[in-house]
Amino acid sequence: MRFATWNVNSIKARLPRLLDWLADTAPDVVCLQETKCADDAFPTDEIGVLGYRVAAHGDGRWNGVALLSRVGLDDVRRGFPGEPGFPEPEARAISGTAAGIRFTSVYVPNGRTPEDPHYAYKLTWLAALRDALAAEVAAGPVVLTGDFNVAPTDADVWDPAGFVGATHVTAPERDALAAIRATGLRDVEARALKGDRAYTYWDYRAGMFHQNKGMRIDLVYASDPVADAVRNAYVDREARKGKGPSDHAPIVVDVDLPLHPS
DNA sequence: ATGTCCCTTCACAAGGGA
Repeated sequence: MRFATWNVNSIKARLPRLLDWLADTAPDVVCLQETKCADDAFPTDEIGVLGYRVAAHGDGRWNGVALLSRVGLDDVRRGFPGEPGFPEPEARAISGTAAGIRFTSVYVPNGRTPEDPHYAYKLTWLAALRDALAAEVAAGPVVLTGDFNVAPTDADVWDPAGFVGATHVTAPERDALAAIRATGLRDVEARALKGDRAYTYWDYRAGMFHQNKGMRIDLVYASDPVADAVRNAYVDREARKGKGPSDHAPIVVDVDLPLHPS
């Protein structure tokens, strides 16, 4: 089976590209982030034509996550137990079971700057996510994926020296990711299709993509039954090219696991 | 370290967020 994650930076703005990409890539399950779309405005029908069931969790203006699956989609849960808010809970996590795997699509708070209250929120949110995931990992195969807004190592940013003092690279953020992995999840590192750095995000500004000045902040965390079955994982940088891309590229993962659609 | 994009509104320009 093939699954993918993609921060689309507005599902409305990205819909034509998303539909083309779904047809070309044919993933069985897709975790989306930054849909920026209220649930009643979500393009469920357009995506459904391609054979996908859709579960969306949106605020409208900001955030927003969704799951697409053409191999069943059960036990959908929006948010997670104990999820903190800013101050109210936001649309940053959605879970569902497909092909026997518990998928969670996350859009982790950005943090803005280490001094900003949003940064403390980010750390609290990641700690609560860890607690929620610990129970999931014990229960069965898990994939936790999305935009984590954290670069796990200095090798995951184009200019580590330039990021000193910025969010996405601080020790507490990286520790929070390590704590999530310690529940029994492994970082499935996607390979780059070009060059040796598998970045997943490049700022729109200043020609960053063309200079490959990016960051690896979209991650795939999988528990052993899934991680052991990974045959291929790549960052689809082709989707970052051309007119009207998201600032993030999708990650595509192929696993040798049976599809048992429900 | 800001050359873009996307969203929204006391809306057709400007501000917020990333």
